Amino acid sequence: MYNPYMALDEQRKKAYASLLISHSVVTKLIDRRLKEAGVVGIEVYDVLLALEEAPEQRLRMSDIADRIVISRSGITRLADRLAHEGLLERLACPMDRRSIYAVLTPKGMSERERAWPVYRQAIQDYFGRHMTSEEAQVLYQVLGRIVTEEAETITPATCESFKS
Amino acid sequence: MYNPYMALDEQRKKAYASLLISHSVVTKLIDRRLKEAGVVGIEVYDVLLALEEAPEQRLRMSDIADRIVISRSGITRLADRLAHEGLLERLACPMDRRSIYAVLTPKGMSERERAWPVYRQAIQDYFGRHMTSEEAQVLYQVLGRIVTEEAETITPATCESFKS
DNA sequence: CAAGATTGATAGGTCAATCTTG
DNA sequence: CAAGATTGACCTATCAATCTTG
Repeated sequence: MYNPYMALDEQRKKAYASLLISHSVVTKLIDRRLKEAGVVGIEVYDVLLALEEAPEQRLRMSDIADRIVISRSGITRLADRLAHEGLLERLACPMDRRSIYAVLTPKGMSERERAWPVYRQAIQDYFGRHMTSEEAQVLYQVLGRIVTEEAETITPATCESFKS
Repeated sequence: MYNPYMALDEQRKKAYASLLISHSVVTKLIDRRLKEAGVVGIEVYDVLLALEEAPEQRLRMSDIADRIVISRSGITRLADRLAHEGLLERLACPMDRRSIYAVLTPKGMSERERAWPVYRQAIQDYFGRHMTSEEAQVLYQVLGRIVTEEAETITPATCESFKS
């Protein structure tokens, strides 16, 4: 039974509090391990993966921003850094000359591949191992539902990107 | 069935991805509404609440840092701002003169109380309404378990603070 | 020396304004 | 004018170094 119009109850309040703090703890621990292993961090990984999965390994700046839930200026500066590190390249879009494509480079792809075993193990150690398969299923259903139903309030594309 | 030593499977990977993105979306939406209503943001709210719930409405700087999962220098600068806004006051600790107490002011308490109705409604609208009571229960159990079992890896006190 | 708090340098993010193109 | 990207001004968090106290 959902409670769309009811007041927030104690159970949902505790669920919300646990979302905030568990996110903080888990991402800090995972980022620490990625750093120790000398591979890219969570945020960069997400960008590289999004590009790798996209057709022709390229996405418009705005589409990346929607995916990782960052501002337009934020993705400009993040792309600056990644381009400077040789992980992606900017490419003019011939269809709409206002848009700029970010294209994954071979180095970008190999860096993502190098990071994945470390990242996968960290997700398992700090997150996955604490839950049953059924619990994982519930988390994905509920939190995924929130994204698909609320993300369009921020930007229409966020919902789309989550599905991939 | 937990999978402590197994490799990360697809289900848990999707659960993790949904944690990252739902946290981003939900906190951005809630913070936007708090800002529009002219009340304190999520981070500040958490500090004020922690102080209000503490004995004599005071906590040492480090204890606040552990609670909200922020660095030591971070809490120093956050406390600077809150003190400047009159929401808390610094007070020397007579027992251990290395420590500094942050004490909640009457204005700090009233600002938290003024923010709560807005915050509560936002949590319900962007988070609570999307789940059943049973799902909320599972979220709290799983994510809370992660915090109590992993937080001590960061700092012993984080686990403690989560229970309140 | 270790713990608690602070500070300087730095990294990374947002908002508002601007430029270019549709 | 609206959309995409960028830039400048600004805000906030972290790390390393420092200071004080146990």
